[in-house]
Amino acid sequence: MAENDNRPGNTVTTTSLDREIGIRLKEHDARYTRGRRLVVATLAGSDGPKSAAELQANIGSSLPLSSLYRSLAVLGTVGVVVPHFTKKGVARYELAEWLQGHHHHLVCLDCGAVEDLALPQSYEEKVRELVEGIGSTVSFTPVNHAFDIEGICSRCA
Amino acid sequence: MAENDNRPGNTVTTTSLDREIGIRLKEHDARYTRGRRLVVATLAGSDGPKSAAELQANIGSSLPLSSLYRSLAVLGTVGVVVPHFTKKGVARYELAEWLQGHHHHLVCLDCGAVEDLALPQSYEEKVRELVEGIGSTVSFTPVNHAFDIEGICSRCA
DNA sequence: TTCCTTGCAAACGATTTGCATTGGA
DNA sequence: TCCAATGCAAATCGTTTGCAAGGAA
Repeated sequence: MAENDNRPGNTVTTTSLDREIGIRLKEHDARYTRGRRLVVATLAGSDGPKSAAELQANIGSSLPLSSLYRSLAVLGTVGVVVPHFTKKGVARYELAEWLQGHHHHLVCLDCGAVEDLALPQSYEEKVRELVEGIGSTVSFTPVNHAFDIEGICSRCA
Repeated sequence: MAENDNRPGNTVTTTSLDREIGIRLKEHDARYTRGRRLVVATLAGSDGPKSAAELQANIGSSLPLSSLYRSLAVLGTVGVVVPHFTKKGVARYELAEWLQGHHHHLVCLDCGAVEDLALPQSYEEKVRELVEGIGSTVSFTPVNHAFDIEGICSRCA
């Protein structure tokens, strides 16, 4: 859980990750508390965005849901965590790109699970070109792109 | 599945749209009732996915929320309407691709509004290539791709 | 007449919040 | 010390559902 990963393209090790997050929180007069550390550690060890319920399942009842949500809220406004809304009524959270690296998602239409997907550099480049090209044709300022692929995961196939 | 779609840009006229939808509903032993017509007509006149509340605002209180949700549910299982979940706690609905044509979305990070975006043929081709290329590298069966661009809309800029 | 639909109100589930208590810098 | 953070319980909010009445084939 509190493990890190060294996938190419991924950025920060857990230790330096904690340091960075601590700094970020301090900048916002917020503390890096036990609950928040638990949330961050769990997210860092995940292979995709996790819902509040899933996080609590991993963490255990030592962290009440209300606290969990509050941790996610703070980490969100501080820019450490980003929410995703892939299925009705359930938000899923993951570490922001500056901590996790840029990636996309495989969203299972059946069970709703979401898995991270890192594109090869060459693909990523094409995606970026597309977004820029599009942005220049409309009165809209692109910030992110969410190139999610929906389908059926191996478990549900 | 009642196929159809005459490609570039938008597809079916409102009248033939109603006909197609009527058929589709009949195939599922469902009726094309007043409420369902109101929902379809409103969606057909929209420039992007709309939430239940937004739909009711356009339709008026002559259609209670519970009925509206039930209409959306039926139209959904029948394949006429597709839900999107872009913002916490609010689902947005739009007509399925076989009725509306394939397109993408501009999602405003500020106000949550979603606008349809049709890509030029050439772009669309590239996106399709990307998805196929990716699908062949993972144990996952792609069905759709959601190439949404998040940013700031002109009103919120 | 037979079912599908609708309305209303109550029920639900995910998320949020008030308030008193705890804890960290 | 002092204010942010936490826990619990109650409150919200979008959405769903039970049930009796309405409507189309």
